[in-house]
Amino acid sequence: MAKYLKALAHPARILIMKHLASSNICFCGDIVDVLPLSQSTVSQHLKELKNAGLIKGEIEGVKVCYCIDDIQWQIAITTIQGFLNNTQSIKHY
Amino acid sequence: MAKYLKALAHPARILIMKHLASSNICFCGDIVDVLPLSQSTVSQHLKELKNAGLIKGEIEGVKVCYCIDDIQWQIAITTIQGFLNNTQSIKHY
DNA sequence: TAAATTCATCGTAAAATTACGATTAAAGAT
DNA sequence: ATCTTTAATCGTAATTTTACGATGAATTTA
Repeated sequence: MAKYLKALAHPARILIMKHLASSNICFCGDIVDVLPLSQSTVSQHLKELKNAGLIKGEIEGVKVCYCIDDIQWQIAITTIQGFLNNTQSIKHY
Repeated sequence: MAKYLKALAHPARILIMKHLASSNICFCGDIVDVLPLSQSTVSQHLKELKNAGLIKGEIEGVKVCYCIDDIQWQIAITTIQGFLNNTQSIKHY
């Protein structure tokens, strides 16, 4: 729970997740181009998302293709939504 | 967005939100009793949640009664859920 | 084989986070 | 008026986070 939220609690990492969700092409370099951060910093953020289990990277020649780990991400979404639903005053049945 | 997630990205603060959501009595001291942290540390976490706008505290005599800021919390929930829905591969219509 | 490309890792610095005890301020009780 | 209770704030230490440039490893290209 906190692990997932922590992984998402940074603007750069939110943008990475959005970018991976919206684009099929997901090479590391593409993400670097999108973010106003250095290559090494982006690589660090990708590593944190990977450590949280939210994304996975696959080596493809000289490049690395990143994508959302759909199964894990679905678990994270369910976990977070469960928390949100349990704490909101307006109950949706 | 990141502001909300950051505020929630700590086990203690998640517990505080859960506790505030489930109990009507919400004095600061009660929260201190529930968490395995010192009074000053809990006070700091409460401050962060308040800075993020998620909770509000009202002085009641010598005690302070905390509760979730329902309007702000609903906005946060909607924002987070919007993000989650937009990034999940399984779309729910 | 040599050069270039891509990206992870290393080393490091600055800033933020987390935690605690001590102190302080405000209100209530004696 | 003094003491007690409650909770915020202060000061501080340890850790973590964030960011960068430099370096290194792996693969592709020339």
